[in-house]
Amino acid sequence: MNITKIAKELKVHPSTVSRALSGKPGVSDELRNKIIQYAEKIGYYPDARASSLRKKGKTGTLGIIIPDIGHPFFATAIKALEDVLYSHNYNFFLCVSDENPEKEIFRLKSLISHRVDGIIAAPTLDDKTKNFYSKLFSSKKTIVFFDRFFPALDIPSIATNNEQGIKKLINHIHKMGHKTLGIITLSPESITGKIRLKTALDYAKKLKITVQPEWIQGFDSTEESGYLSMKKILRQKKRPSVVLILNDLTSLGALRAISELKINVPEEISIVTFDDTYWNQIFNPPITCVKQDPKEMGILAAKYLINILNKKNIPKKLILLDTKLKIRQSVKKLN
Amino acid sequence: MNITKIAKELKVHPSTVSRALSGKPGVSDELRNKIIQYAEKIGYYPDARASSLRKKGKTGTLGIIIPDIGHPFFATAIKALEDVLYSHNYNFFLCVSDENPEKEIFRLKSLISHRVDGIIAAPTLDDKTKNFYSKLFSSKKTIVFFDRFFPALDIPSIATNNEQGIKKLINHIHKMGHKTLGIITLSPESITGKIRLKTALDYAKKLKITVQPEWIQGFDSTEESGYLSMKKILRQKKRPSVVLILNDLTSLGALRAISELKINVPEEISIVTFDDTYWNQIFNPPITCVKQDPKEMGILAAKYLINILNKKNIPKKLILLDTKLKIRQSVKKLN
DNA sequence: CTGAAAGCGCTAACAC
DNA sequence: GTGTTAGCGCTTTCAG
Repeated sequence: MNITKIAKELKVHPSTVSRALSGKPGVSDELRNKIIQYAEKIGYYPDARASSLRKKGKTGTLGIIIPDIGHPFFATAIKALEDVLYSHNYNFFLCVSDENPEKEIFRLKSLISHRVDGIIAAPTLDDKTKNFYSKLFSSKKTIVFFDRFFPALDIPSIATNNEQGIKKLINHIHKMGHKTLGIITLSPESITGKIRLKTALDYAKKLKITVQPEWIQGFDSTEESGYLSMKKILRQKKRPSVVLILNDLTSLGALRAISELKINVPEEISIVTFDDTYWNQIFNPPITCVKQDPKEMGILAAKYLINILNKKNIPKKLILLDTKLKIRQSVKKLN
Repeated sequence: MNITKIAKELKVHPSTVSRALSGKPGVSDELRNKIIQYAEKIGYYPDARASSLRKKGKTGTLGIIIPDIGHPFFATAIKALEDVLYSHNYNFFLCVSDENPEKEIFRLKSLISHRVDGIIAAPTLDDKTKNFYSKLFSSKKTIVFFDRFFPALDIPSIATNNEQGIKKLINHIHKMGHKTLGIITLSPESITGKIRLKTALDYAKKLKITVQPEWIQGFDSTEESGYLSMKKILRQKKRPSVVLILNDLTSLGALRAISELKINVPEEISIVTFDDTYWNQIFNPPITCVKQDPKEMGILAAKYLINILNKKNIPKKLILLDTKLKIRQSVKKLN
């Protein structure tokens, strides 16, 4: 079904049907209603492709790129994004990169093909993706990064202040008297993980907290890595007094290891985590952590993009979100 | 940028550019390479709207509708869906309904406008949405339901065998000697919740397990409802010996209430849940439950849709997935 | 207020 | 192997 057939059926001209259905002036109320009712009856909805093609305007679609929707952090961010985008009447393609640069670039190309009005991405940080985003940005594509970004590119970005979060945690364990620290890291490719690890090491050193090399464990950002890494740390003869876990999924695995080995927290070992997800509050004892705000991040990213598309003036290119320290009962007081 | 401008630039005809870029025969290798390289250089990707419009073919896009991406069940299903869709080179619009029929229908209309090749939906079960899906299906739109479906409509569907899951749980607590049962329900609008509740009540009656009305609590499907409902049940003078919680988010809330009140599971009260998410294994004690398989559901739904689109013959319209009983340590042996 | 005509970017059929 | 032409479904002039 299309506008021409409807026009024939109703013995009017296609342009009249177009005007009637798109709410443009220049049609009598009577005729307009007749057309609208007919379209409704036969379940006709105008072809958005043809319409946007002809109007040379926006498609009303966006692309969102994330590494993993199974990750609670991104699921929460998407939920918030969707909410804002719906209220502004945007549809979006969801693209999952799996942190795979080829897949991400492939998806980006197809988003461009579909002529999305803009792209919101938690990019895979790699030279190939960097070059591709850089090219897109130079050719005037509207892009907003969230969670991660390329410091070398001058593209609008919203991320968590990771350094600040780590420092809050280290300060806390320092105050509680801890002098030895273990760390469960993320994937070696994760920039977020690198920043968190580097900050932790530097700041621990500054506060004279010892981090022995064998206390640093972790091979990627999964539950499994958290589980195995925590076991490795717990099995050592000389353990650190507290373990810092760098994100939520790895902490889930680490907590599973602790449950399984029936280790008493915080008596036998203290735990702090980056991220505050579901399970931190129902673990026994509740886990002390710093909380990121994926919801706020999603809302800001969506609004940021919409503002750019509406040519509102944008104050700054990089927004860093504060973290919140949640003191619960997983850190023992040692002094 | 478009095909005509490229043609002018390279002093060839637009149709030649089209052929070269779309891999169609009828262009010399030399010219083809020149065109491809030029397109690559200027970052040109053909307009998918115009292309699909002209070809009168498929758009290569799908629509996916879910009630809530923040729900681990749906996040996992989407992850699996995406995986299959990517391997078949589909892009998809993600639509969140919030269980709101108006929002869902609004989104469906816009999916139709964008001429998606098919729709995979966990629909909001309401008369309005039912009528709308029914109309879409009659007008030959390709639809696959997952997680929920309209029994009255003959649309392909994949769901969990909820009755079977509940019976497995009730059988288990019956074997363990329990004679009194509390239930934390879902939103009264949720068909899934209704089926689970009804099955539980019927089957408990059959096995002579008492369910007193004040032991049935819950006002919606959220964490908050689980939290408050569990508190209500625990506060009663005469408590049931075991509480059945009907999904994962409500169980998270219920477990939080138990942690907060420092109730000992299973000594003071036994717990079983429908759904096995993240936290069930790290709670102390680990929670006995039946596990749905959202991953399998997502994979099947995607393959089902793709088969229909490719006109493969489809064996049956309704697929019910088995649940798995996970016996852990949250149910006390009473006999 | 309604109709006619042109064209968005692309591709398929047909020419040469 | 390349060019020409027509038209996908829509909207936007411009005419009447």
